[in-house]
Amino acid sequence: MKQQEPSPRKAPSPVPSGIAPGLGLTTHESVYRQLRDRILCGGFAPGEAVTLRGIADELGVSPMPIRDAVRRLIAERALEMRDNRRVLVPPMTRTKFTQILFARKALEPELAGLALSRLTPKAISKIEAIDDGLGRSVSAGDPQGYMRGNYQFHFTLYERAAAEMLLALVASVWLQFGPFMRMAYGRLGTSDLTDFHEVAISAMKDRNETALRRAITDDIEQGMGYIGDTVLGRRQ
Amino acid sequence: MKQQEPSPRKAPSPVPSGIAPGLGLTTHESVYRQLRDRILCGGFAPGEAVTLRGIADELGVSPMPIRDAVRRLIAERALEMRDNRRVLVPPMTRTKFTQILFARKALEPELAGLALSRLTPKAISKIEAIDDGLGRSVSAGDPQGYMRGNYQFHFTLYERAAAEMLLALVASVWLQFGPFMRMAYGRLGTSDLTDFHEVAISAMKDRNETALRRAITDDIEQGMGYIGDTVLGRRQ
DNA sequence: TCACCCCCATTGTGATCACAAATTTGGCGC
DNA sequence: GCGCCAAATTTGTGATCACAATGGGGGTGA
Repeated sequence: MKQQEPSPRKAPSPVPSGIAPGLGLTTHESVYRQLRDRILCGGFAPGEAVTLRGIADELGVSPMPIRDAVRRLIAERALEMRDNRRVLVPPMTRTKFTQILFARKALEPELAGLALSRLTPKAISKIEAIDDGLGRSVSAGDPQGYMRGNYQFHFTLYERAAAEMLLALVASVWLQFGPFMRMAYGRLGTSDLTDFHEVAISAMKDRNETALRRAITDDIEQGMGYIGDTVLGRRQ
Repeated sequence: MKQQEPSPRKAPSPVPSGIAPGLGLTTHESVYRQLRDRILCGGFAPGEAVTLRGIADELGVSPMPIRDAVRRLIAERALEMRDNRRVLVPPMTRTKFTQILFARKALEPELAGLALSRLTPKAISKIEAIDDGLGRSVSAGDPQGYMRGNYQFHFTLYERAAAEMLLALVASVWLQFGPFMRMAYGRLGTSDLTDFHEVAISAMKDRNETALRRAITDDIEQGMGYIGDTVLGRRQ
């Protein structure tokens, strides 16, 4: 999956498909997806430094495609470059948290609403299956699996909206709170609150747009509540 | 130290408004700002091809910093890379237009509302001065000046919100409809509709948040109406 | 006249090197 | 020991080159 030799060159399949690194994908695209996935699943700690040569050695490629991927993630605000040109995973602040919460509530219910009329029963089943797997990840104590499942739950729905531009905005927002979800993971199992994912699935089956938007909003507020309490302290 | 030369470089060519290249800035940062400014002011036509070496020759630098700047603009959706790896200024579509309108109405009034309590009288005067210059640009038949002024009017206000993350989302949205504003420019002078910029300035002076949000919303709807009619046709 | 195909210029990708700024480290003087 | 300065390392930036894929242009054949 990693070519570190200058000689072996091949990219026979021009068709990009799948996350499989180096199968019709450019190197920087493959690197980008790996880093992005890692950020979304809590694989980086907030404040952690990211260096081009460090990632390059780790993934076994030259620094150049890393440079492309990191620059893209910086533009998406998934990473941050300080004035000293050091790259790091951005820390959370209270005001940034407030903005993320607002943006999510402003955009995600709309995406869900747009998606509803395009949701096939098959797609709903897929989302339901993802949610089942999500529950298993919680039981198994698998934070990364939980985060990936939660992401898939929301974005499998949102992608049906056929609103690529709004989807990109929301993806950027998720990248910005990804590293903090992990820190809130511990509270998930103990909660006896409503599972708004199931409420949302019911609303999908009922084709009830109002209820779906409500469930997504509630899920956002509950989830961000976990993160806000855990990361920023319940008061302060 | 800019570039030591393996070949003679010529004078920095057409930079319409003063973004001086190289004032403690990296080359790619300078290139990024020039390209960004050009996109926001209608300096590129939708569908126009953008090549690394083409821009590099035009700006008199090597392709490398161009590559960085273009990749950043692609991530911000100001430019688009097709599957064939060709880079171009994205064309508008009806569904993209709808998403842009929604995102603007969802985010910009909030930024204006957040900014209001931080607006000093001096800042209001500055915004008023920008609006005056905007009127002069219309009278003088200066599309670029109008677009730059319009951008400054909105973002001078929004920047006061101290909500950097929301500001970045909105900036990305503006970059996506920038190339189309120019095509709608011709209709501006002839209109006898309400000038919502002036309504907004009055609301700022009155410290009336509701009125300000309303004025921004109205301005968005009116302005995007121009663009939508012009670019997409009044029907279809 | 038109369709097809081959050749070549163009384009983005990735590797490697040189360089300057920032950081870290080591050691010297007090 | 402690603080401070200089050497060494690390890091992003920019240039240059090689390469493969794409696209355009021109020529050939029916």
